[in-house]
Amino acid sequence: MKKILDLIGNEIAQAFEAAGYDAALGKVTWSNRPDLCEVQCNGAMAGAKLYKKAPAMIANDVANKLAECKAVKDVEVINPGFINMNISDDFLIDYVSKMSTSDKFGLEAVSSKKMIIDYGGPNVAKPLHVGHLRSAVIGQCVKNLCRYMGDDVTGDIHLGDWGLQMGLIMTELRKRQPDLVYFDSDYTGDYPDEPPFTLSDLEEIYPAASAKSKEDEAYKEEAMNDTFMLQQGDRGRTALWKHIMSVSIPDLKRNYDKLHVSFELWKGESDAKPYIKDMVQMMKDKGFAYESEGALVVDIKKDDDAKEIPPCMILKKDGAALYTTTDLATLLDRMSTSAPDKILYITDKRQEMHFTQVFRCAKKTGIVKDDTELAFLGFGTMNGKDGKPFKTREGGVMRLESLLKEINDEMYKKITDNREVDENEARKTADIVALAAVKYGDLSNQPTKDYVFDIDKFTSFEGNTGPYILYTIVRIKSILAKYEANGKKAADARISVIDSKHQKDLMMDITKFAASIEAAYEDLAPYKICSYIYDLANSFNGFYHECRILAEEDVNKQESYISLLVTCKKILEECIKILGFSAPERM
RNA sequence: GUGUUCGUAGCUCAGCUGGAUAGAGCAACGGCCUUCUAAGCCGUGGGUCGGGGGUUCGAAUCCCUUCGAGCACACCA
Repeated sequence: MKKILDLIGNEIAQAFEAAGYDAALGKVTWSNRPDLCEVQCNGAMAGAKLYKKAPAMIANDVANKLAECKAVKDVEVINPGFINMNISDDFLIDYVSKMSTSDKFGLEAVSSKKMIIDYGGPNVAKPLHVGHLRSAVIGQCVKNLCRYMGDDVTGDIHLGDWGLQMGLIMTELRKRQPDLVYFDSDYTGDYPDEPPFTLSDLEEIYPAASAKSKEDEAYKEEAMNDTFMLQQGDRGRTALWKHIMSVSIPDLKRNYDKLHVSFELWKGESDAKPYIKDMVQMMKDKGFAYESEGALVVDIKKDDDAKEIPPCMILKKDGAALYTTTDLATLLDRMSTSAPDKILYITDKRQEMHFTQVFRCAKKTGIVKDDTELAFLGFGTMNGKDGKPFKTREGGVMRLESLLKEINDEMYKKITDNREVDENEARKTADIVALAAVKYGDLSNQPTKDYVFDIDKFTSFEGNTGPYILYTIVRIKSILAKYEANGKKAADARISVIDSKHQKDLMMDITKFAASIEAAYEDLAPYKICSYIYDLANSFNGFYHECRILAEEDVNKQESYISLLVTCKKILEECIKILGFSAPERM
């Protein structure tokens, strides 16, 4: 289905043409002065120079041709040359009614890219912290959105399972349990099935090791050596590594499940391992890679760079692989196994330089074909109310689990406050609303910007928040349920009349669905979906307060209202589904 | 230092392919529940769009300049 502004625009364009002007001037936008009109066309002013004519004259010529136009009414020319119009009721009724029965509300989902989205990046053996929240939430939403638009998308968690942190854990473990067979290079038997540590051991070991390595140079060297040996395929360390993975991954899955975030691929940096050797050789053979200060690098400068881009480092002087190395090898893996049209990375924006290097190097060395798009969506930091990166009250890194629990409890309190609610249902509802609060709180901000994670704000339920959206949906559900309780079917209701400004406003907002989703898709900007449904929810609530829906005696009017509620509810639900959360039955 | 992102109401943010009176939410103040969930709705106050120049009939939006903040700049990931 064509978008409503395009349909109206076509008519206006024809009028421009009929009046002897360029049809391209007939672009129509939603009015920025809703007190004056519903839609406007500024083409006459743009055409003034072209035709050396007063804009108002052009506007009047066009307006005269619009008398017969079925889409608009109340055409008015205002100085210096605005053409102000209202949408005619029948046209709008017809449009909304078609929308409500169309797949995806008339959205033309025509994209069909084969995509991989990389939006995880947690390190194994480390609990998820708030820093992982953004990539998970934004990534899941972008994935949903791309799929909605027709893309064939695979999400990859891309675990950090191969770097220095693995060596650190092993070093620390050896200090604590020097007798473990994994560290005995003469050992040739099978290794135990049971890991020599539990999840909580791991969660304590890593930070301890990390802290020591920062103070103790020798300790760090040891960890680097363990890392190197693991990467060289040392038997004992590989066995240990498998234990770390088997303990860590189920915990990660559990945490992501709670967030309703999922991945199709659970690959990690280690999966790139088999590609590294040949890749490095290829880079050397083809003359891309050369030695610089002992390390192996590839130049990726371009002439038009505004600043110096450091060369891309492939191997450290000790021969060990780096973040960059595994990312490049991962690209090789992805290209050979699925040959996608686009690979999108969603990470902290501080990594932008790194990805610039990886992308350039991948293109230059032919790892990635020219027509494969490599994209980076960097997000800002989640700050506390003080404007500094989000921390616990004690100043430590906030675990994702703790954060969610805090919000959950707060939400439970609100739900049970001044209300009699069944304990079980209150818990369930708190879960749903809390998740919506967190996700919406994040997604309603532009991803590239830092934002303030304000628990009080998110749990206050007012304004542009997830709970407000959910509340609106719940209200609609409640009305529809009551309507159906009288034996009528809401789905059968048809719209046939418009009898108030609020109703028309709601209808106009409904028609904006496709344009909003498309805009969000093009810019990879979930916040555009948020602001759309916030507007829609506002329109609904305005309408709700003005019209007695269930008490309406005129059947045509009531059916029109009900039909709008059904569509409005479906759109809201569809949008929050893309955002990655859902609505409860009651709140 | 170089690059980059940004500076809009007391606070958190929209608006930026130039258009009419710069918008929301929170906070403040004032109304609205015998009527479909008041976690709601309606209204009031609050701004030299960091400063200064320029382009234009018209600039928060484009260009230059200046001040201020965040972030990144090869052997961590």
